[in-house]
Amino acid sequence: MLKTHSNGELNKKTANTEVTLCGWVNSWRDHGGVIFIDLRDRSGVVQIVFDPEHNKEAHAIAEHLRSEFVIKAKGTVRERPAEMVNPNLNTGEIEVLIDEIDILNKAKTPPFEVDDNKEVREDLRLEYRYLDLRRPKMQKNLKVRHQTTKIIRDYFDEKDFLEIETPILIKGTPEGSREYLVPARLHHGKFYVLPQSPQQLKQLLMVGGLERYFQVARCFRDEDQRGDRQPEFTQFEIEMSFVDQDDVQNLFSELILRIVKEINPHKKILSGDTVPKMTYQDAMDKYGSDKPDLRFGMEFVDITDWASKSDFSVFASAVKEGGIARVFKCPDGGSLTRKEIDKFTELAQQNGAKGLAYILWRKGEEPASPILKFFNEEQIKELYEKTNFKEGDALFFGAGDFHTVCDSLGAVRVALGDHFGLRKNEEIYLLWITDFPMFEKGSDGSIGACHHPFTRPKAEDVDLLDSDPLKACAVAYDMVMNGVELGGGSIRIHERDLQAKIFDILGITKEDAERRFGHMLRAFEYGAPPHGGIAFGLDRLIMLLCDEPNIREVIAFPKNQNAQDLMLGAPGVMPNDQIEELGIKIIDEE
RNA sequence: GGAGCGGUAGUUCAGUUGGUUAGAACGCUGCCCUGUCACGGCAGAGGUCGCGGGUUCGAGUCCCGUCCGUUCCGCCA
Repeated sequence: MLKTHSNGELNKKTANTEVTLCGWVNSWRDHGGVIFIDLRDRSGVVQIVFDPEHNKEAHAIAEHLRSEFVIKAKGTVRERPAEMVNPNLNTGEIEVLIDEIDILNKAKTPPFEVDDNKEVREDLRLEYRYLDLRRPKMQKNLKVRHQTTKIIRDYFDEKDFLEIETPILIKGTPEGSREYLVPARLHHGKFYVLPQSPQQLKQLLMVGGLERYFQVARCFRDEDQRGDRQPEFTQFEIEMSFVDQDDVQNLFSELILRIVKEINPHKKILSGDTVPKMTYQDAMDKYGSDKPDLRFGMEFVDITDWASKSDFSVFASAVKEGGIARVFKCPDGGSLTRKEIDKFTELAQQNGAKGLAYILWRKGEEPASPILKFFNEEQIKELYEKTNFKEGDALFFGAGDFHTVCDSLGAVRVALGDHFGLRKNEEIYLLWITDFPMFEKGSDGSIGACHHPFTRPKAEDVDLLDSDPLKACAVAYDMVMNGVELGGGSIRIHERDLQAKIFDILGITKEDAERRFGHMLRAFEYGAPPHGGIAFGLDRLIMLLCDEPNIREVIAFPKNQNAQDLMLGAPGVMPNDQIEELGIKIIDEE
């Protein structure tokens, strides 16, 4: 090793020790005589001192140091006098007086300063990611990522799981998200695809008798990017045989609580030491979302009956057409300005609502609203009782078809949570959402799988598969943290005939099912055990643990919104002969 | 595919109603400074105002087009 110590290990106890340090010049302060350098390595920053009266040669070299030069410096740790201690620095009680210095490498002036406190355009950070990664925050995030992954691996090892790698080059099963294709050189015209998830392979491991599988698995989806979505991402996932959903949930409740407590010990877990459960229907009814943020209240109240009896045609007709009406109380909402209400109205409209009805009860005034005139005294009294409406509060209404009301009021609720500072980073609310529907109706009227086509229907709902499949619930579950879906899973189908029936309901013909999923159907014919599993997004979890606004901050080399790696310049043009070898012709270049 | 916001010095930004030589901070270069840690002082360099076209006596500013970045919607079983 070129160095004897890391910067971060130095403290009062190592005073008077001779040390050799290596690192980057974080900043330097030349006082004409003495020169101070803040030397940075992964462990932190330490002040090193060049004193011409102590060592003239070393001082002379230090005069030529610049930002980001890589140096090796040998010297003696010494305690700082009390008045020179820097409380802002972990190593602020000591400094190192240098005898010898080597410049290991010079550095051009970087395109941006390596400093947590300086905002830099993200595409520039990504182009020079190796410089960006020198920032302490990035290093901290990647350390959290490592620690979390280690907890995960240790945990599953304790629980007798085997980590098994599944292949990256697999076969496409066009359904769900768009897949990345890899042309097959040995089979012109054919393609491998990169897995969106190891779903089918891990189920086949269960058929293979492995019983308990886990993997920290890379997954690929060729879809447009978002702050919490990357073309390649990591999920940690398991599959288990001979279990019910409680087994899977308990396993992950314990794991996630362990991770949160270890990585974010200062955060308050509002949901307690067991992760509470809520059905999908309850979550939609009460919060208008299948991933509700329960760090705050504002629970919805159903007023469908009440609205149907009113003279307010917007409400009454919505109910008459088979819709619902919901209201929720926003404590302190009476203080909202007209402009703020307009903002929330716009949000409701973006989510499909025609408008946003409200009643404001400003402090010291009477409740006011454009819609109050449509209701008689008795109706108003009933409403206030139902919602426990008090001076200073606001009520927000939604009426229309179920999903529109859920989406629009749900969005307004979350925005109000933000507005009133109720979504605190320091608080964590974990929650299981259970009993998802098996199927959902697409915009084109077709039936699709809510989770995926291998999800098991609840035993009591199997009859519904024939009569009214859209009413059938699945043994499927998501874990939600602070309004973010961390991951989800299900108990799977292990019977060939039931699986074939689900394909049929999904509109997949026998021939299609054989072509795309024949391997699954066949495997189920040879003694497939009952099994189930779950998969969590690692990047998303780390993002929450690090209080970052997007997952690129917790990925070493992420892609930008156009799925490009700005540092590598990927995707790139390939030489013609290499393309020809694949039997491919480019017909439309960018 | 659609919508919003943005693109001015290396970086982060300001730039009024269209009007003289486009500014600030940080960074960078040189000089001075022996206790700073956001060191300080003096001096200096650094600009195709994303690109193309248009309106105008005159465009960073207005209009059209285009490229890039970013956020959201669609999409993500």
